[in-house]
Amino acid sequence: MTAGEFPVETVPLARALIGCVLVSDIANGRAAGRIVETEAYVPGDPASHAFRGPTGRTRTMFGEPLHAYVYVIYGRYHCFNVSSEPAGIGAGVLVRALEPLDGLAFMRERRGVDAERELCRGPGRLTQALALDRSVDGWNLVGGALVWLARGCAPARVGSSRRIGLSRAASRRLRYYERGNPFVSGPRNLSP
DNA sequence: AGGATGATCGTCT
DNA sequence: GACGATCATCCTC
Repeated sequence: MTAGEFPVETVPLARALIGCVLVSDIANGRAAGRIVETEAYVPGDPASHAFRGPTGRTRTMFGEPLHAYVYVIYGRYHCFNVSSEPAGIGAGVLVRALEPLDGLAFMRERRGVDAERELCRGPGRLTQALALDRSVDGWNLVGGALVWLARGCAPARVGSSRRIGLSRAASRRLRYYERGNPFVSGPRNLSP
């Protein structure tokens, strides 16, 4: 896919990414999954890492759109985001769940579990399954050599809800997911 | 099916 | 020093 096929604005991008395929060719083998759940972290958002301006960790949120922003959470997991908005504006889209498509053997090896549903359901799980870590931060995701976004099949219906795990700005409905897809994460009560 | 808990450390104040 | 855009595990219903 080309950069021009994606919206630059955060919320439209969060919706457009549903159904796209995320491919990782790094580490010891290719793994890929179809994005089924995202969250938007918009400009001026108190829940966004970019809220208080750029820091060493968050500088890629303020860079060009469609680049990877990867950070460590709780000292043990990674979360993968796609930067959004023009350079200078800090925003991004968190990828929360994938439907596994390719390289399931690699995913099982990296995750240490067998159940297909547990491979990429959750932001910390999918980064483990696709071997995405801090070294991926800043990479261009359109036309990238090792990690990139590809065309997928469009979602049937996209639902929205509050974002998960937040203490600030928790009431805003900036989470998007493919309705009825069993690989979507999160409590049922957030999927009306 | 759903709630509580502890692990664990990079990042920022 | 405090705090997480989480996960696995251990409970109770």
